[in-house]
Amino acid sequence: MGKRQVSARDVAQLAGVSRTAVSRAFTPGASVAKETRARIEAAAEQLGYQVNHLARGLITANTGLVALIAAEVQTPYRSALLAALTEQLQAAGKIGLLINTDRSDASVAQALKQAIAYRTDAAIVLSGMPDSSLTETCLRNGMQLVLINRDDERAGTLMIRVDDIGAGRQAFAALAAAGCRHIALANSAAGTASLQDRAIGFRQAAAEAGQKITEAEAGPTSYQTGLDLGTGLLSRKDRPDGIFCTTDLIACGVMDAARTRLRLKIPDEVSVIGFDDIEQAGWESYALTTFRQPVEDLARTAVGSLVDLAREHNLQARKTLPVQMIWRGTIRR
Amino acid sequence: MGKRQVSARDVAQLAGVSRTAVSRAFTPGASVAKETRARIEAAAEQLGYQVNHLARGLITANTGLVALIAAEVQTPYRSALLAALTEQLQAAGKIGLLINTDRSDASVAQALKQAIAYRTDAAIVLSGMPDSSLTETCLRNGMQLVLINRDDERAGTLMIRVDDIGAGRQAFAALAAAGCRHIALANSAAGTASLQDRAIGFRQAAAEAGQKITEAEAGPTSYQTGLDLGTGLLSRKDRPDGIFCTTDLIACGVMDAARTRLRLKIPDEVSVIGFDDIEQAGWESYALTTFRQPVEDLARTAVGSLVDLAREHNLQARKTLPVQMIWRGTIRR
DNA sequence: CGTGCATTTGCACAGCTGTGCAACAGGCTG
DNA sequence: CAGCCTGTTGCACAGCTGTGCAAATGCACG
Repeated sequence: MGKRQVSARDVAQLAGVSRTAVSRAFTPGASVAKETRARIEAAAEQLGYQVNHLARGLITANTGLVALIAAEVQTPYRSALLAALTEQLQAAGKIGLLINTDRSDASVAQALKQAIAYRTDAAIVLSGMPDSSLTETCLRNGMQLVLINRDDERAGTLMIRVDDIGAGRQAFAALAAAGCRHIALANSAAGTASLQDRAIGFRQAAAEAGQKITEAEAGPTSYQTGLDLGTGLLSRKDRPDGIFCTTDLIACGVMDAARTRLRLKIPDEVSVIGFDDIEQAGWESYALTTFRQPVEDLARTAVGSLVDLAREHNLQARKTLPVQMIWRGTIRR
Repeated sequence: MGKRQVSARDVAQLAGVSRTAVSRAFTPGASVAKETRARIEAAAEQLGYQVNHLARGLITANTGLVALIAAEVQTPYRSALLAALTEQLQAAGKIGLLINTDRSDASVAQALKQAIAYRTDAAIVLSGMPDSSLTETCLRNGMQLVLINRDDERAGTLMIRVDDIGAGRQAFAALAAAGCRHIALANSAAGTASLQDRAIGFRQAAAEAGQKITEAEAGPTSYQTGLDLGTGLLSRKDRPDGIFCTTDLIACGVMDAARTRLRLKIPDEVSVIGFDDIEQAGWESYALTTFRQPVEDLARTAVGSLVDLAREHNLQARKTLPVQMIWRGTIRR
């Protein structure tokens, strides 16, 4: 902004009223006469005036800004969640500051400091884990914090999770019910709590059924990891006939390893289950059976908690949303 | 932000200096004694102080904010571009305000007004087309405007395009060189300038070669549109044996229609070319031959123009970036 | 020691907005 | 007509920061 903006003072001059009248005309609930209001609105329209939210944010209890802290924003699940979050924020009269991080906790800390610098009303953390002292600084200064699918809870924050353990259990049960005899887990080595819980649930169900499973773990949550894991698992002598992949990207990679590299038929020779229900899971080349991340509910819950006046700020809260199994063509029924 | 923030005044008190010394310690190029600086930094660290960028933005020529105005943020190409843009912005010390629009010009106008309200240094428009009076208001007030792959130019803005016409021409040439005799164009009805230019280039090359082409146009730029168009085109008596799809999503849909619905072999019976080089184009189930949107160059050019001090603000500028053809397995060579 | 120059420091003001409060105007009722 | 109540209005102040400028300080040199 290289030049001086149109300000309320200019509008006041053109409309022949005080600067305070202009302010009141743009402040919900403030008192201003109808005729005065009309003159002010006409002047503002003519000059292209918009209230300066920076200045307003200096005075009032909120800036309208919400930091969205995320890594890998271009992956299908993450971008769908960001789309849903920004829609919900805008519907609530807020606007998202997108801070792209590299997954490290230090990167998240830097992002939170930026949020503080802009006095954002809240921060929604989709990647990484801020340390306690920093979250305490945020809370002490009135910023609301929402953590989506993060490792640990932090006092005063809302943590939203999905039922990863339940999904892992269901995945095992579905593969067992489909008659799979050699069941495997293909997981990323990223080690996030969500991935771990999916694996935990899967292992629990297998142990309860008295069945041994094969586990393979490597790389990030990507398609390439799935190619590698799928090639490795399906080249074994004791080749699995049922595989739960902890993300859809991994599952698509496993499927491509099975079909294009090893000429296996899905689900005839090997069943595959994924997790996320990204758009590509529904494409006919994959028709992947998976669990749907409740993206819309995650966004609604996160943003809803920010505008819910009844919420007690210093109260730690946790919400776990259910996931829904989406049956398609990669598993026998 | 419900409570009073730590401010420079608190830091000054703890460090035993004036508030102005604190300000200077955080202003690049300002003069402050080494020992004073150390005391200020220690106090700031202890109190968790971050400069208030809102207040700073009220005083200085810039807020550090850049509006990113986009629709369909969850699609592969758009999300990749947003990821690249946010990275470049952060490297340049700026931060993106993500405004999710619905593609309509009215929605973009509303987004730009929000950008004005936050006195953003710039706006990068990825979807929709703002009207002239509004862009003039922005420019008059010092905001920089960058339009990426938009329809029309606007005085004082930078327009960045890619060589869509060249790509369309190359697509036809590649299909002709592959021996395709019945060549078709599968396009979205969205009608954006980029889509139109790809079609224009394709038609030009066909006309020059004296070859008639078949055109099918429908729906948004989605996978489902590709399924529908592919099913329609490939069910005809005069079935095409080479199809240029104006986006990769359409191409993936056309490929799935060909293989899973009509049992055609690619590229033996029908060649397919897409546009964008989304991640899924490289997946082994598709191995799509396509043109790569230079996402990193788009982002670098856009953000570079914002920080390029030599650029003349009132000068209309246009940059066209080349696209690179990516050969994979959907066309014979 | 005095002078000149560079560095440092704090005061006062400005940027733009919202708000508390006093003064005023208008309408209604006793 | 006077008093009361409601709505309207503008003043003065505050929020937090950067900056111009004058005063103070420190250092080097003759």
